[in-house]
Amino acid sequence: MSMQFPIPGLPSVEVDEAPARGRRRPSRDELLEGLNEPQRQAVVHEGAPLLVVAGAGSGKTRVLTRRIAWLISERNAHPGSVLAITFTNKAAAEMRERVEELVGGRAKIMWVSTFHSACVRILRKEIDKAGFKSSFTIYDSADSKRLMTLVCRDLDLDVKRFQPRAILNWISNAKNELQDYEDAVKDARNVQEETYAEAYKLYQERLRQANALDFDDLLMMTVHLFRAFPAVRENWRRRFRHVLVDEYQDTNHAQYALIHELCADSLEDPLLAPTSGGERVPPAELMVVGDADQSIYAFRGANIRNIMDFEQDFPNAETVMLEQNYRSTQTILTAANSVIGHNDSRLPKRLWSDAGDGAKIVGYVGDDERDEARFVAEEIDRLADEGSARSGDVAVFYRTNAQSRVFEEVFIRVGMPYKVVGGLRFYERREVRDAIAYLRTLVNPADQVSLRRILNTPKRGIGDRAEACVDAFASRERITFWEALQRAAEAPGIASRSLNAINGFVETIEQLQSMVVAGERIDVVLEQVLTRSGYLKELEESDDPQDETRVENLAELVAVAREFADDPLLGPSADPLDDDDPDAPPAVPGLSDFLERVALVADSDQIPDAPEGEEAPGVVTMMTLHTAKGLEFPVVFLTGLEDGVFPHLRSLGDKPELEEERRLAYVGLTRARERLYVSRAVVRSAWGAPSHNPASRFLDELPVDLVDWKRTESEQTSWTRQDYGSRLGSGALTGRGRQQMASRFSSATASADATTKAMAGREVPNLSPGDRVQHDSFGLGTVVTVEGAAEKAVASIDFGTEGVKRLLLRYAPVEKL
DNA sequence: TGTTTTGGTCTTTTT
DNA sequence: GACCAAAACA
Repeated sequence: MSMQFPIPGLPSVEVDEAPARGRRRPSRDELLEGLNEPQRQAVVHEGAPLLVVAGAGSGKTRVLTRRIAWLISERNAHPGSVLAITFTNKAAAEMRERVEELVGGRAKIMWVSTFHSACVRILRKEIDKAGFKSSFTIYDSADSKRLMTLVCRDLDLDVKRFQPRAILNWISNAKNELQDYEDAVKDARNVQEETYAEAYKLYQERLRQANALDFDDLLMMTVHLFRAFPAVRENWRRRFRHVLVDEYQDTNHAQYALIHELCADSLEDPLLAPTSGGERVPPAELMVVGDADQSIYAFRGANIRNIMDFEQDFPNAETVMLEQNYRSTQTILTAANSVIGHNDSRLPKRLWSDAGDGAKIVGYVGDDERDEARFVAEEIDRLADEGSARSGDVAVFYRTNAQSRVFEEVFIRVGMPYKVVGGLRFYERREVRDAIAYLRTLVNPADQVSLRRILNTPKRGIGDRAEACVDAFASRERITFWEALQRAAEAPGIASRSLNAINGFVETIEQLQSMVVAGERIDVVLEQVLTRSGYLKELEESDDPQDETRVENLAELVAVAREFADDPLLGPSADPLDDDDPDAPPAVPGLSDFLERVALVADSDQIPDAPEGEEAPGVVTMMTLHTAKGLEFPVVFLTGLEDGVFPHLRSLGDKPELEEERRLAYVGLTRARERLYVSRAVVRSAWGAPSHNPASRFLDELPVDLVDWKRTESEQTSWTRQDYGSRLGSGALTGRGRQQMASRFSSATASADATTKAMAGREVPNLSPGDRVQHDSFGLGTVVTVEGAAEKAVASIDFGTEGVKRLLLRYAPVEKL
C-alpha cells in the first residue's frame, strides 16, 4: 500500500518522448475506427448543440477524445479553441494524453480541465475587474469553515443554533444558484434566513479583504463577470469555438449558466446581454455527454434538470443515444437495469452487451462488518490463487468513508495490499495545511485565515490576547491583519513580550517573501519556510511518534514541489495564446500555480494506475461509491448493502433522495466488468454501539436468479456474535462448521441473544410531552417538547435541578418509564 | 501563555 | 469512538 501523492493534471508523457510531435495527421479511417453508428454520429456531428446520452460503459470517453481529434484534424479547429470540461483533473490529463496520441503535441494547448480549474484560469486574467488581485487565494472547505467561525463570533451568533457548517451549506446552495448576498438579504423570508444572509454578507466581505475566493465563488464569480462585462464574455466566446462537457448530469445551475454564456446563440437568446457596441460572436459548437441515471451530486447542487431539459435550453439541439455497453457482462447489466428500473420519472434506456452472460453475481451476508471484510479478503485471495484476477483488478466500494476502516484493519492483518482513495487526504493533513498556509501567506498576506493559522504555529508566544489586540487595531485602522501586524507596536494594550514575538515573525515572513519575489524555486522556498519558521525544529524535537510521520509528509511535500518546479509544462507560459496578453500575471507565477493545483485536487486524482505487465499483482483499491464514478474494474465488491447504510439513513424518508441513492447503486454495479459481489453485515457497529440493520432494499431489486448467495442470514446465528472474541482467534472455521456448532448451542444461548438484540436494535424511544424518562447522567426528567421524527427526533427534557436539556434521542441514553 | 480536560457533536456523498 | 472547541488548570 504505497503512498502516492501525485500532483493531478501532470501530463505523464514527457514532452520529448511524445510519440508524435507537432502536426500529426491521422487518417479519417483511423479516427472512426471501431466506432459504432451512434458513436460515429457524435464524433462527426456539426453545428447544432448535441446531447450524447451515454449509458455506463458505452464508450463516451472514446467519443469525446475522437471528436476532439476529429475537430482538430478533419475540421481544422485550432487546438487552443477547444474547451473540454471533465470531472476530475486525472480524467482531464488522460483525455489530453489520448488526444495527443492521435493528433500530436499541439493538443497541449487545448483547455482540458474541470469547471473549477477553467474558471480559475479565466479569473486570473479577468478578476481585477471585480476588484480582486489576480494572485487571489482559493479557500477550500476547511478554510471556509474557519473563516465562517470567525464571522459567527463577530456576529455574536449562538453557535448551537447557527452552526458554521450549516450556514456554509446554505451559502453554497445560494452561490450554486448564482445568488449573491444582496439577493439573499432581499429574499430572506424569516429570522433564520435573515441571519444566514447577514452571515453571508460578512463572510463575503471577509473573503474580499483576504483577496480570497471559495470553491463556489470560482463559478459564480466567472458567470457574474461575464454578465457584468459582456465584452469580456465575447472575448472568451471568440476564443472557445468548441465546448465539450463530460458528466453533464452532475452540473449545477452555475455551471449550466457558464456553458450557456459561452455557447448560447446570442442572436436569439434574450438572456445574453449584448455589448455596448452591439457586437456578438456566433455560438460555439457544444457537445454535452451524460447519463441521468448516474446523477449522484444533487446534494451539492447538481441539477438533473440540466440534462433532462437540454433540448429546451438549447433550441434545435440534437440527441444521440449510446446504449451498447462495452464494459460488463450481460448478467451485471441486467442486474443494474433491474435496480435502476425502480426509479420513477426517468427516460427509458436499456443497456445491452454482447459480451455474454459471464459469472453470476455473488452474494454474502456477514455476521458483522469484520466478517464481511474477511469474506472479501478471502475471496480476493481465492481469485488470485485460481488465476481469475490480480488484486490490482479488484475494487471495494462502500457508501461512507468511515466504512473503510474495518477493511483496512482486516486487510492489514491478512497481509492484503490495498490503497484507500479519498478519506483523509494528503493535502488535508495538519502539517501539510500548515505548510500551505505559510506559502499562501507569502503570496497573499491579506489572506487572514492562512496568516492567523500560522501566526503561532509553531508556538512562538503570540497568544489569543495578542492576536485580539492586533485584530482590534486592524479594524480600527481599517487595514488588513497583516498590515496591523507590521505596525503592531502601535496597537494599544499589547504586551512587550508578545510584541517581540510578533516582530520576529513579521521579519521572518518578509524575508521569505523577498525570496519569492526574487523568483526562487518553490521547493527551495518551502524548505526555507519550514526551517526558518522553526516548524521542522519543533516537530523534530517532539517525542510524539506522530510527529515523525509529519516530518516525512513534509519531506514528501517538498518533493512534490520540486517535481512541480521542474516541470516545463506548468510554468506561466503553459498557454501560448497568452503571450500577447497585455496584463500578464504578475510576480510569483510558480508558487501561485502550485497553490492552485493543490487547492483543486480531487480524491479520484489519487487512484493508482492499473498494474503494468502480467507479473505485477497491484493493490486492491478501496473507495466510496461517489469516487468510483467514471472508473471500471474487472472485479467489484459492493459492500454494506443495508438499509440505513446504503441507502443511507437520511435518505430513507425522502423519495428524491432515495432515488439518488439508487442511482448511486447503479453507478456502483456498472463499474464491474466481469465479476460482481454484493455483501452486507447483519450487525454493524456505528458510533461504538452495535446496530442491527435490515438488508438493503436494493438487494431485493436484483433479479433472484442472477445472485448466488454464498451465505444468507438464516445461516448465520446468534452465538457467533456473542462468541466474537474467540472466533477472531480461531478464524479458520468454515461457514459450514460454524453452522453445525451453532445449531448445537443455539438453544442454550437464546436468552443471551435476546439481550444482545435489545442493545443492538436499540430504537429511538417514542416520547411525547409529559412522559417521564430516566437519563444515565441527568437522572429523572419530564419531556417538555419533541421535534422531528424517528432518527432525527430531538426532545427538550426538564431534569429539575439539572435544568432543561435538548437531546437528540438517537444518541441520548434515555429510557422511557 | 500554554497544556490538559471535558463535553458536545457527529457520519453521507466532494469540487 | 474521534474530533473539535471552550473551559479549567498549571
